[in-house]
Amino acid sequence: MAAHSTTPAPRQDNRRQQLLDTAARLFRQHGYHATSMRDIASAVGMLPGSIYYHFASKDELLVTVYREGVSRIAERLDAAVAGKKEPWQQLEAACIAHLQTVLDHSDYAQVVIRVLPDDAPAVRVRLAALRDQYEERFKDLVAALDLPAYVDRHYLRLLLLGALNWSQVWYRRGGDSPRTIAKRFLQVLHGIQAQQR
Amino acid sequence: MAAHSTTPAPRQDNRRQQLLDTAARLFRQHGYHATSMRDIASAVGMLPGSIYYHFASKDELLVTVYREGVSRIAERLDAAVAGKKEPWQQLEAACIAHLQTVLDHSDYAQVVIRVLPDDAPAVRVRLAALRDQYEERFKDLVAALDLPAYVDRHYLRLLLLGALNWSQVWYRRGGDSPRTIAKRFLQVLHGIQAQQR
DNA sequence: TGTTAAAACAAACAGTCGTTTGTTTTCTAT
DNA sequence: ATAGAAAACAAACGACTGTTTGTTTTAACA
Repeated sequence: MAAHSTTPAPRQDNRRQQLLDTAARLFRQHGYHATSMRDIASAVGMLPGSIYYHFASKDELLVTVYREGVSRIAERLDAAVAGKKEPWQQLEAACIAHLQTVLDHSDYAQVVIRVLPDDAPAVRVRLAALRDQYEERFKDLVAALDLPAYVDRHYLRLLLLGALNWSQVWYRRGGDSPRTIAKRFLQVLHGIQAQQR
Repeated sequence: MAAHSTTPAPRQDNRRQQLLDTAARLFRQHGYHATSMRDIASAVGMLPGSIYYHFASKDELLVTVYREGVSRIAERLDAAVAGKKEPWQQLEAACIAHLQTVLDHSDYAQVVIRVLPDDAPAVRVRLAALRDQYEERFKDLVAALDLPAYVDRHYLRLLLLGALNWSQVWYRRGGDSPRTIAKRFLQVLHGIQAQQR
């Protein structure tokens, strides 16, 4: 028996947050399909049915994780970019922030990259919209670059963002840091371009 | 054939091929987890249990599809590269072949990109080995390039291959062709040489 | 033709899935 | 102290999962 607890206990929805954190971690570790509601429940120490008090469905849980993921990575990116003036430096800061968040810092953000909208057909459109909302930022960053006429900005963005996102497939902790990886990528890009200036 | 041989019936197993084709199509359309043995069975018109005469397990079915996928994409790439002499042109031919195969031509090859080794933990190592076996080719292609010293060949490869593979996420039929996409990517990278032609 | 192996069927196994329902506990506010 | 909401439990629902088993059909060879 515990002593009589005098803590007022704010009765805030704190297990909801715990639930989200755990779902984000499991979704990024094993993917959406390979993570069951029972996995999540037992990881937070509650029964599977209890999750449905906090979230209407597994899909809704994913959407919430996704939204939080986009919010977090966007926040980090905006902060990083705000510190730079020169367009290439802004892009580099963005790439570093993106990779750090997506490879290391945030389970939420990792889910946004790892779990594709098609994995949850019923909420596909909402997930895709959240993704797009984030990727918009790269359009602006690329638009600000001073580039030779023959460089297609559309494909420069797809090239860079594709390489960054795919790095989740081969990245292993202990090798080059996300910052280093981002810098190398931009060196390859900017280096080849810059040699003719 | 088997004229006067006493060996038992050849009985070529043609439904095995049909089974593989169907599995490849469904795996690339919906992913590995979202495709059930019953889906595959009903698509070829047999009962779920009958698949197990041809394949020991769902995982083994995936491995076979994967192996075939690597074989097909490697074949196309080698043929494409063989027709070119200049290193950058070889790389371009390789990227075009890669994208065409992975976006359009082969369900098998698409599975190799779409289904990650982690999706089937029991055969993860074998799937990863098959992938690596293919990606080796890009190491050679990048090694042959004449590049400024500050360009890291390792990251050039990862940049390019990542962008190519990720294109599966955003590619839609009706837009730019795989050939065009590959060319635009390389133009971004190698703008100067591309300009000279 | 009869024999034999290949290849399919038919039916179930044991388990997991997301989810729902009814009840009980836990805490806050009165 | 007690009412009432919040948040959990306990147990099951029906559907679906990969797979196994025993039996039957199909087709090539003697």
